[in-house]
Parts: sequence; structure tokens; C-alpha cells
Amino acid sequence: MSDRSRRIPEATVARLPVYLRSLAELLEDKTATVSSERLAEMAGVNAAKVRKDLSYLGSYGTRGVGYDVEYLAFQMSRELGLTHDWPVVIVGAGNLGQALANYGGFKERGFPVAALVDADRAKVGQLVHGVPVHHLDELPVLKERLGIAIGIIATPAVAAQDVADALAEAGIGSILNFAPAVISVPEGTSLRKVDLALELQILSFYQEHRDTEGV
Amino acid sequence: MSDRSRRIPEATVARLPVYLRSLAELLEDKTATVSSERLAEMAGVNAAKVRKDLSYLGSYGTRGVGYDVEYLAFQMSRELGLTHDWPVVIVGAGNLGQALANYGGFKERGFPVAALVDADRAKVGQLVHGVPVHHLDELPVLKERLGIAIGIIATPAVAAQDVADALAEAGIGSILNFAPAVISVPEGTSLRKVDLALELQILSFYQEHRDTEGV
DNA sequence: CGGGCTTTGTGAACATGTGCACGTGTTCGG
DNA sequence: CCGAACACGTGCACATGTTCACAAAGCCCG
Ligand SMILES: NC(=O)c1ccc[n+]([C@@H]2O[C@H](COP(=O)([O-])OP(=O)(O)OC[C@H]3O[C@@H](n4cnc5c(N)ncnc54)[C@H](O)[C@@H]3O)[C@@H](O)[C@H]2O)c1
Ligand SMILES: NC(=O)c1ccc[n+]([C@@H]2O[C@H](COP(=O)([O-])OP(=O)(O)OC[C@H]3O[C@@H](n4cnc5c(N)ncnc54)[C@H](O)[C@@H]3O)[C@@H](O)[C@H]2O)c1
Repeated sequence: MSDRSRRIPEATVARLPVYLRSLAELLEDKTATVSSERLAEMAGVNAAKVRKDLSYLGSYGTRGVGYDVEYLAFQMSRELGLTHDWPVVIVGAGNLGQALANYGGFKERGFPVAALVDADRAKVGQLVHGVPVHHLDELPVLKERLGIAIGIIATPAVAAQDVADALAEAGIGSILNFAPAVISVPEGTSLRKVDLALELQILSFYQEHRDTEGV
Repeated sequence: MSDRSRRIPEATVARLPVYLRSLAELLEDKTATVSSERLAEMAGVNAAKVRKDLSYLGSYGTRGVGYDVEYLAFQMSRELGLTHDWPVVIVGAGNLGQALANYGGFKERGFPVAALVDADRAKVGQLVHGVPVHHLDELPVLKERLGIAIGIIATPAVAAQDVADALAEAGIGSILNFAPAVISVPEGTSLRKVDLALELQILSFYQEHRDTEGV
């Protein structure tokens, strides 16, 4: 991956944040360098995979030594676009939306919740943990004013597609969907989903098969 | 996949719940049969993939017609082990744990929250949305008494590995981890994770690359 | 009852992801 | 200065997943 063959595989992209978290731990321990072996252990993957993944970022390691923790962390942050904050908007100020707004972990990792948005006029104007609730119609304005590039969908499933459309319309190109619904977004928009019930069902599958076949 | 070649690929397992949700919608609409084409559209995937996925369950379709919605839904539920409830225990009665306990969507989908567990004695004995909080030590007892097979980790990251160990020790073979930490579990235990910050970082990657290269 | 239409089920090609094995550069002790 | 230990970077083989394309099967209708 000598120089500009900059097409990082999806599977690798999904692991970079895990490596980065491990590097952050090492930084706290004042560890200067780390081997692929050690990093692999911390990230719960295979060492060869770590080396291959990191090689997509460039040749930042030193043979016989390992990787400089700080430098690697910097390069990785840069690649992930984490050198600046990404304000997010949460759509749906219900149970989940409020819980997420309450959660400090996002700001800490560079994703401050800049605004909440809801279709329910009764909720508009409220403050949730210091974050103001706006009306859905204000999305475009909020996007421009606050520089929002990421939207989180925390509405009931039926509204999810409409919200996604509104987000895309407003020029918000990255969407994280919590609603248990399949939604489609225009070309050029990134979509990821978190579906808890789905995860439980997958667990159920393997559990059931262990229980019945496993005997 | 004629008969007993019962080794369903992981990628397929992860899609089955999505199909099932689509089938549930069709059932509500009183739709009797569905083609792979239509199901693919609803599930947001390719039709060939739907057919291949379903073929792992058996030959439940009828050429020229499609799949009987009710029958397929039944077979799929059976395969996923959703013909009975799976009581879950949530470990960590904090922000997230309480929000999850409050959420009705789990019970509705067959995953009733049977108990909350926490290490903090001050929280033990409380009721959260009708769910009692027990002490971590009671895990084995709860597991037996309530028939719990699935544990959800909603503690701070530092405690996650300890909790996973306690769950495994108690004989709980399926774990869903919300803490941003890599944890390892013994052979024969299923582990899935939900990491919101990680998802946002992945979105950040693609957004950044669109913003910079895309121009 | 047969021909045409529809839609499944699957073999095969292709794409993506993983892991081994090893060449190569680096360090360090003697 | 040399050799041994170390650890990266990557070619290659293998595994898994996706998509195409088409024969076979069932339905409908005349
Ligand atoms: N609460 C949880 O712990 C949890 C867990 C997993 C998944 N979810 C999913 O998250 C979503 C939200 O769950 P919740 O418990 O917060 O629901 P909720 O009913 O408490 O909140 C939904 C909010 O969305 C708002 N809303 C509805 N339509 C809207 C629209 N078109 N535009 C903007 N806002 C709109 C409502 O006014 C309400 O404030 C659901 O899809 C649910 O399945 C929730
Ligand atoms: N709150 C959110 O919206 C949110 C979102 C994403 C991820 N998370 C993650 O979920 C986890 C929990 O977050 P939270 O906001 O609920 O934290 P919290 O501090 O509110 O709650 C943590 C709970 O875990 C309990 N606990 C601590 N150690 C324990 C142990 N060894 N055994 C049992 N219980 C123990 C604590 O007593 C506390 O009740 C964190 O890892 C966080 O990063 C939370």
C-alpha cells in the first residue's frame, strides 16, 4: 500500500476505532511504542490483521520495534476525521433521544449533541440536559448554523424514512438509525444502523442452536 | 440446501431478523404470499440474496408463486428460536440500563427484561419500571429462577470484562455488550456488541473522505 | 391438456476478507 | 562489526459472502 492507493476496505474502517481506543489506553499508560501483537491482543483480533489494517494508513511502523503510539494515534485520528468535532443532531426527543442527549460519552469522543429535533410542537423549546429541542422544519437552518454533518434517528419506526428524507434534504450526509426499520438514503449519504432487538434475535439463534443441537 | 445441511452462514443469520420484520408487516397487511423480489425490496437487499438466504431454511417457496408469508414467518421464527420468550438480565442499572429497562420494544419482541443487576448496594432493591434491581452476586440464582439465557452489559467499560466473566460463570451463554471495551468470553458463549461512538467514528470517516476527496 | 408466464433454487463466477509465512529492515549485545 | 532476535509489510492461499444467470417447477388460461 505504498502511497496513494487510498481505498481502505470497509472491514478495516470498522476496526480502526477499536485500534484507536486501544492506543488511547496505551497513551494513558505512557507507553511509547506498541507491537502489532500487543495491539491485536487489546483489540481482540489477529496480529496479521492489525498489520494489514495499519498498512492501509501508510508505513508508520518500524521493523524490529513496533509502532509509535502517539504518532499512530495521530495518523489514525486524521484518517478517521477525528481531528475536529462533529456536532450531531438527534431527531426524536423521546425516551431514547433524551437518554442519548444525556450521555456524556459522545461529546468526550468528539461528537457533541448540538441539537435535538422533534415533530411534536409540545416538545419544541424544551431543554434536555442543556440541549434545546427544535422543530423538524428547522433542520436546514440548524445544519448551517451549527455545522451539523451527522444525524441520529431516534423516532418510532414509521417515521424513520421521513426523517431520513428530511435529513438528506437538509444536506446531512451521515445518518445513524436506531429505529427498527429499513430505510433508504440517496447516493452519497452514509447510513449505519443500530438495532437492539435484531442483536438479541441473533443471540437467540445461536443460543437456541446450542441448546438443541449442542446436546 | 436440500435437507440437513444445517450450517447457516453468519451473514444470513444476521439478515433473518430483518426478513422476519418484513414478514410481520406483510402479515398485518393480510398479504398471503410474497416474492423474493418484494421481500428484497422491503429488507433493503438483493433478491438473489433473499432466495439464497431462505434456501438455507429449507425449500419453503413455490416456484411461480413466491413464499407463503405466514408459513415462512413461522419457519423463520422457529429457526431463530423465537417460538418462546428469552428473559434477559441487564447488568448495570445506570443511565443506559434504566433506559433499556424502560423500553417496551424488548418484551414485545420476546425479550422481557426479567431483572436488573448492579454492584452498587444502594441500587439493590429498587424497582425500575417494575423491574427489581438485584446484586451482582445473585446472578446464578436469578439465572436459574427466571431462566435467563441472555445478559446485557450496561456498566462502565472498566467493569465490562468482570461482568462478562460473572455472566459466563453463572451459565449465561449469550452476551450483548454496550460498554466501549473489548471483552473476551469462553468458548461456547456468544458475544455481540453495540458501540455507538464506534458507529459515529465510522460515519465520520466516510463523511471526512467525501468532504475532502469528494470535491 | 399444453404453452406461456412467473418465480424459485442453485451452480458458478466474482468480490471481499482473513491468516499464514516469510523476506526485509531494525535493534542490540558482545 | 556481526549475528541473533524482533517485528513490520505483503504475497499468496484459503474462506466467506455476493451476484448473476438459468433450468426446473408450478400456475393460469384458453
Ligand atoms: N428507548 C429505548 O431504549 C430504545 C431502544 C432501542 C430502540 N429504540 C427505538 O428508538 C426509537 C425511539 O424510541 P423511544 O423509546 O425514544 O420512542 P418515544 O416514543 O419515546 O420517542 C419518539 C419521539 O419521536 C418523535 N417523533 C415522532 N415522529 C417524528 C417525526 N416524524 N419527526 C421527528 N420526531 C418525531 C416523537 O414526538 C417522540 O418524541 C424507536 O424506533 C425505538 O424502537 C428505543
Ligand atoms: N447512557 C447512554 O446513552 C450510553 C450510550 C452508549 C454507550 N453507553 C455505555 O453504556 C455503559 C453504561 O453507561 P451509563 O451511562 O448507564 O453509565 P452509568 O454510570 O449511569 O451506569 C453504570 C452502572 O453500572 C454499575 N456498575 C459499575 N460497576 C459494576 C459492576 N462491576 N457490576 C455491576 N454493575 C456495575 C454502576 O453502579 C452504575 O449503576 C457505559 O459503558 C457507556 O459507555 C451508554
